[in-house]
Amino acid sequence: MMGKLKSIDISMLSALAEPKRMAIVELLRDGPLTVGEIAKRLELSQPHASKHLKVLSDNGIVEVKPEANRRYYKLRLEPFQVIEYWATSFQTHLEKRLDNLDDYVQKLKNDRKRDE
Amino acid sequence: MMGKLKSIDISMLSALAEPKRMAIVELLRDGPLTVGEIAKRLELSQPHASKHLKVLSDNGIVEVKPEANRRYYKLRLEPFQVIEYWATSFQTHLEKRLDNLDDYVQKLKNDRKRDE
DNA sequence: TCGGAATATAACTGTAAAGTTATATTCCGA
DNA sequence: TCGGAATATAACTTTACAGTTATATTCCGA
Repeated sequence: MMGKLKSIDISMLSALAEPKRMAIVELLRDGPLTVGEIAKRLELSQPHASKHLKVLSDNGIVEVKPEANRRYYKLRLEPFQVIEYWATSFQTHLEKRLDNLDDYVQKLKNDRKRDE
Repeated sequence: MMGKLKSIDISMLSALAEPKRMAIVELLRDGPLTVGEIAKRLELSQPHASKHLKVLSDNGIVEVKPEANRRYYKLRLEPFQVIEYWATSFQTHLEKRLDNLDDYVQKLKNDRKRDE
């Protein structure tokens, strides 16, 4: 009853919780891009872009599709599903607890009434 | 059509994307606790716990209820709603784009067929 | 096959944030 | 009203990571 919720992957969250990387993620919402394109649009140096993309890649947020000497990066859906599921169950858990608390308070009231 | 998605608050995400703070959040899932309780259960120094709680508090993840010289910290629901909404719309956006892509590919196929 | 474009990576620097130590504040009970 | 418990905060140290510079690798076209 009210079992342990699966914890979310902290490093995956940290990967997203960085302005430049979030900008990359938002950029990739509209479709895959090469490193160069990403760097140009966000005004990052190429190594800087590559570094951030590595972090995103290591955390399963993007995947790479090499094409000649270019590399197209695209978003993966899974991490967003995981985050949504996590946030949802978190709320459910909280709401359930608050309901239980209400029940508890109600029970106390009833007990008191019975004593009158 | 396919308008800009509201960005999520990066500092709110960062607040969650730290192991100790996530542990605090998970601890508070089951109900409000004082600073001392949190510090004891997670084996943090008291100032350390206070510092993390300040970050969580500044980002609207927890709220405080002072009671004598103790302070009860409890979770707020809103950030989790925001995160869920963000993750959901992100997926919707991605799936919509993929659908459009499918349409596009389909259109190409039809065009080709028409040419035969 | 040589030169340049696209990218990754190693090595470095600077800074922000985690974590600690010490101290101030507020509250209650003896 | 004094002492101790609970907490916040300032000042500090340390560590992790963002961002840069320089270089290596791979691929294509001339």
